[in-house]
Amino acid sequence: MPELPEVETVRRIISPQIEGCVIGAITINHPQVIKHPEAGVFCDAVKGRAIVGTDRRGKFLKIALDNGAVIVLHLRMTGQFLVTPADFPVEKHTHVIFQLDSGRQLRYIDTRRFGGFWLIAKDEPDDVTCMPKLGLEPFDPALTAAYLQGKAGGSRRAIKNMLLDQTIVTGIGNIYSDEILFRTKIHPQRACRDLSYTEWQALAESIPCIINWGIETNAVTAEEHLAGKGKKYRNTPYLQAYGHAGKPCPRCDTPFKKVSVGGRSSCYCPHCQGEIEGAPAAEKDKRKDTPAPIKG
DNA sequence: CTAGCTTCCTGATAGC
DNA sequence: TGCTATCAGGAAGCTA
Repeated sequence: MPELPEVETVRRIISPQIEGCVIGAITINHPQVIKHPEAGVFCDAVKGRAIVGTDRRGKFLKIALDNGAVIVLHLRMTGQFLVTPADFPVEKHTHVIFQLDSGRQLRYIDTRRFGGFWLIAKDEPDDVTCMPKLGLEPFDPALTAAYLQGKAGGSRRAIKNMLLDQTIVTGIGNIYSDEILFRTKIHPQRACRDLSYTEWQALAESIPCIINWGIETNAVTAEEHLAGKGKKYRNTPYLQAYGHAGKPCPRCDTPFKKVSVGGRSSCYCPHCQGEIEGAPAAEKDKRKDTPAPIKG
């Protein structure tokens, strides 16, 4: 589920509750969520270690241990990370439980099981996660119009896809890319190489702005997070564009439209963000008239 | 280089 | 009520 703001929110909630704690018994109900090393090895290496701090890189959460190793976690679509009392009811799809010496538990819950854990030992090269390939953090001062234009300015790719490309700027997902494009008044299907320098500037400025807004709007207390079972910290009620197909634009009242860009749905205001010349609508009525060609 | 497809999974929802 | 199809906030891997 989460994009950078949600991951950062979770980090801020759990961090003070786990820092300084020693990890005791570990229950793994679904070994596949341990991506590296093998689940048994992971447990042996983590058990007995103290947690010294947390960090975040893009949408990855990092938990630093006292021996220099780092637990890396990605929540993907439906992952939840929750600190609970030991007797807190166990949610369905709870795959990993870390017992802490505080008496509480750190639990990983993930309906679709796309997310997972890696353990990177001290001095072990991190070639098992994609973190080494990640691009700039949204708040990195190096994130400028020139950087973006240099990375993607010559590309025919849709700007929406560029925003979702974690190797350019990391942390943006489908929600915040729609918000960023709405704010900057850029149509999601515009080709990167057709953007003006002014538009790249608007993007460079809006990316940290929107992401920071997302983090601040998400803020909930640890108690609220627990009460919501790790789910209710998202700012969907405050979003301006994402998921608003058919609803009026907050700026001009024109109904938002929905298009598919690179397999992801995207909402935009046809007045504020314009329409794409030459390749409009078309998309609308693809019925089953034309049977898919049989391949193979 | 790039668009498009598949894959990892379960669940909510819309339509019949 | 139940069935089926579609879609979901992520991302890697593969093909053409």
